[in-house]
Amino acid sequence: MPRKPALANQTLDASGTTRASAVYDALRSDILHGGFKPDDKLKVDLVGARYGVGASPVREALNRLSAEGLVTRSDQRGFSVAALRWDDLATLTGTRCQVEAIALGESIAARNPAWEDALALLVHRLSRTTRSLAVSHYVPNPEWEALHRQFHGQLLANCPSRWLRDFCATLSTEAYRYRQLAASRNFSSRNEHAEHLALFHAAIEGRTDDAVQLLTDHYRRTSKSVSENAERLQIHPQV
Amino acid sequence: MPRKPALANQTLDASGTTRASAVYDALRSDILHGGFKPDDKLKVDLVGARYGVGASPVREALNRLSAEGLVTRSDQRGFSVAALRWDDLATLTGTRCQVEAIALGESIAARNPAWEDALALLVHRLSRTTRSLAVSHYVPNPEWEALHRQFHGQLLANCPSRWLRDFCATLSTEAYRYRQLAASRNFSSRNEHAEHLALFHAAIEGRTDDAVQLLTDHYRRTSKSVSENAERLQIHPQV
DNA sequence: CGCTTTAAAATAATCGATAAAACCAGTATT
DNA sequence: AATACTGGTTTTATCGATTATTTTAAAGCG
Repeated sequence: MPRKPALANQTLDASGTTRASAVYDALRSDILHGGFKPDDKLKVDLVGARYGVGASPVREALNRLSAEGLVTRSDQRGFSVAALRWDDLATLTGTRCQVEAIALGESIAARNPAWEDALALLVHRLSRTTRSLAVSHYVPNPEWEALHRQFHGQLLANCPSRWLRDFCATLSTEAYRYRQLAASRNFSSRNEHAEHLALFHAAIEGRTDDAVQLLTDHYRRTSKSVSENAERLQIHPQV
Repeated sequence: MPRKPALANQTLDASGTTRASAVYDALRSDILHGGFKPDDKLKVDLVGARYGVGASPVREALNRLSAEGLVTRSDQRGFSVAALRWDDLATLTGTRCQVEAIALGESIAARNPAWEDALALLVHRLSRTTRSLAVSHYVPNPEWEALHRQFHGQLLANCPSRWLRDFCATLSTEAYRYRQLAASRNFSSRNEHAEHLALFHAAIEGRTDDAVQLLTDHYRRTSKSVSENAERLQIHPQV
């Protein structure tokens, strides 16, 4: 079907994959990075027009995303971006701490040189990458975001349970949405890199309890900062 | 579009919902109950013929199921029923015990009369329902299966984290597939109802540690029995 | 023979058109 | 004033046909 798409607004990287998958990726990224906001209606033909494809691939992508929780589907009433409720953030963070504590423990228990090397590499790169593209105010640096995500993913990568790993990834995505929504000033009031570094050392030295403590502190601190920020910005998406 | 379906083999309950959702339900149930076996290819038009619908609803259902893990999707190569590997069962059971321990703890911590009543009702019904429809050999009783699932679901229903609840449900579905595959003789060598009863009492009396212990024992025992059974039946689906 | 290359068939993905719900405003009814 | 109806419009869900891609089979060739 690739009759060389009439690519609309966004350019789809449809090479090597199907249109449905390309739309899935694009849509996911747009939801995560603000191209679509929580509660936005996702009308099939508008989305299709945006990416230059027909209804079928869009519907397939939306169906995947809805099973994943990023999109809400209501029979006969279409799709919309999943809502975010601030009073859920505390619960989400709690769950994340509990579950990642298990996953991190098992990951550390199974540690090996390859894993430690990968972790070290990521910490190093993270130290060389600036969090914000501007100095005076916060402009998210996509490269830092990617490394940060990889670092936390790698921490758990050795956990033998793929279910646990996948679940942590899901929770992480969810948490990312909250951060995006409230991210702005008051960044860098913290020395985040020091936290990552300490966590890294505890992990590769097999100090499981320390690592878990550092990780959960890290998450709780971020969560607190995000919700304070949300308050200051007067974002109250619980409609 | 409802031009009064030409309902093929199975009758779809398409009333009040869309065809895609009806196919989703039917397919899910067929996968869970053996109508489709692990690794079976799911050709879109065959599935469509089976349920008497076109390709679009089938694809949408398959896309949902693939995001959920019950179905495998490979771009340009279609769909198939997700494989089951016996060497994963131990990991799955372990994860389930760890995660449900948390969920059960929180559920018990938030206990209230309505929850206890619902639990009591289910235990009662379970006691009145026979596990097998035949006495001499094992013939699964759908009613018992449904009550059993509801009982375990209700145990966790008070857990405030919907993520945790959903994750437990996913793991439970996965575990069910293994049980189905290996279920057969040597049933009732255990007094399962006694286990449920003890768990119930510990739960409503707020004895969290006891309840968690009983629950994890319950799961581990079942897992052990299932894998022994699989060995005896010489099922080795890791291909 | 074993390894490409080519042709034909099967399967997957997508589009465009159409039927059926849901939505919406304006009007009528209690 | 609130509720219920009504006709037109938008949006959703679905089909049938079309276009790609993968797979299979056959043929060519060293």
